[in-house]
Amino acid sequence: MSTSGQPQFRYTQTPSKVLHLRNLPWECIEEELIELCKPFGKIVNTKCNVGANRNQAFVEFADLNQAISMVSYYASSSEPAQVRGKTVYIQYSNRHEIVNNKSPGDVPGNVLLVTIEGVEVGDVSIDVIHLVFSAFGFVHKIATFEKAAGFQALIQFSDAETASAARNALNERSIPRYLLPEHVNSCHLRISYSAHTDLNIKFQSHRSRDYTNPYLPVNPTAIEGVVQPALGPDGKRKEAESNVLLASIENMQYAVTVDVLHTVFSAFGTVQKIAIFEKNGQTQALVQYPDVSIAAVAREALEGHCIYDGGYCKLHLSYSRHTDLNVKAYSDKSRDYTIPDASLLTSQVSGLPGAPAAWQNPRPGPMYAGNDFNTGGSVPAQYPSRPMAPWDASMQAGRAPFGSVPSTYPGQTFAVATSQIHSAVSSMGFSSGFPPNVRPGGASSSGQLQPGIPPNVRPSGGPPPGHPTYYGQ
DNA sequence: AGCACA
Repeated sequence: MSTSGQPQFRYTQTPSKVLHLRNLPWECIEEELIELCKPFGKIVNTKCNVGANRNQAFVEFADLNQAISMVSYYASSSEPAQVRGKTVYIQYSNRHEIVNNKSPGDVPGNVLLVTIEGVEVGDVSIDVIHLVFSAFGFVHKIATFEKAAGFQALIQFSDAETASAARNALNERSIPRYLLPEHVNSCHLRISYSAHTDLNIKFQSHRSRDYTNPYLPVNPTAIEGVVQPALGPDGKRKEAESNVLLASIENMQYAVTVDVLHTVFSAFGTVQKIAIFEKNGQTQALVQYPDVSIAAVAREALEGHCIYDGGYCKLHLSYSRHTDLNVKAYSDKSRDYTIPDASLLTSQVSGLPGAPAAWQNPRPGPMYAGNDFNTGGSVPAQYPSRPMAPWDASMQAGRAPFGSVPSTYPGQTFAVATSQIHSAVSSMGFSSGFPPNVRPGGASSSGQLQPGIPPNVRPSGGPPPGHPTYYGQ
């Protein structure tokens, strides 16, 4: 407690590994800091563009003596330290380390990752999202999807500045109630930056939108009249047929690999793609055929059957909403057999002509094959929850939303959020070499085989010892 | 030209 408070500036400073640099050009980048400082020692951290004018920086040396040598050098040098011709003033920082709490999601970019908490999918339409975020600038693209963290949207702006404005205004706020269905009473927005810079939207749909291209086709599956999932008499969703089957694997005592599934499902026709993932602790797989009829046959034949003897790895099949999977060509959890030599490919390849994928990884390069939209994501579901002021819609007043586009599109997208596939996978604890033992065939009791179906599906030899062939369901 | 709020 001093009577006059802290002095504004300290003229005698205790040395620190961290140096405070002032009067930098605001354009100064980390590389320039490093160029300036590295003759004096090893730089372990930097922080530039600090302060209201973004003209200050911090540099942390590995060793205190290195910092001292730099300060001493310029204290007696006739040539001042300079960056871009500007004299830079160097002093010891009053802290002893640079704290960089920037998580990847805090690194600004032009694409926001928005997690909408407390809502069901469908409660917040893409048009509402568009409306809300258009208050800050032209929204180029939106892609929505479901993940463990909840309902999420990627929102692409022109630049990081616009995205930041939107984030700063909307993060931790709520979408105004009047834009939401009545039963929704909370709608928290958690916003971070995505690492993506350009989303690849393939269709206009209720899940994805490209406002830069109003001529983008509406998801063709919508034309077939598949609109909202209809409810059957039992109240369960009545599924539309699809060329892609969703297989849930029950009682998974043995590993179910891509190869195993391929063998099993190939009995009915060409398998184009497979993706294995986990959902709610259960292993599931998507299996893509070229057309619905094959999928229908496979579904009928395999439903309720077990891959292995003894009731292990029982299959439950339904039709997926997807029509074309967007999967890694070759990984332990997915395979794209439509790619000539998938084993040589590491990067994901977009759909064949006429085999549309709704949207896919915009990021080329080998880093992530079939990358997902999780990158900037990892949206901290563990953020402490705190009360959130509703977002004030009046902030939009006087500002016309940018880029209106037809606000509704019929039908639904079958966009494959590859993230659901690629990030949801977790390793299975089993590595059984047991071959699959599924006996495709419609009538389980009779063991009657369907025409053209091999009598038994054994990719790698006979049944495991002690495991008699099991046809049960 | 004077200490970081992401």
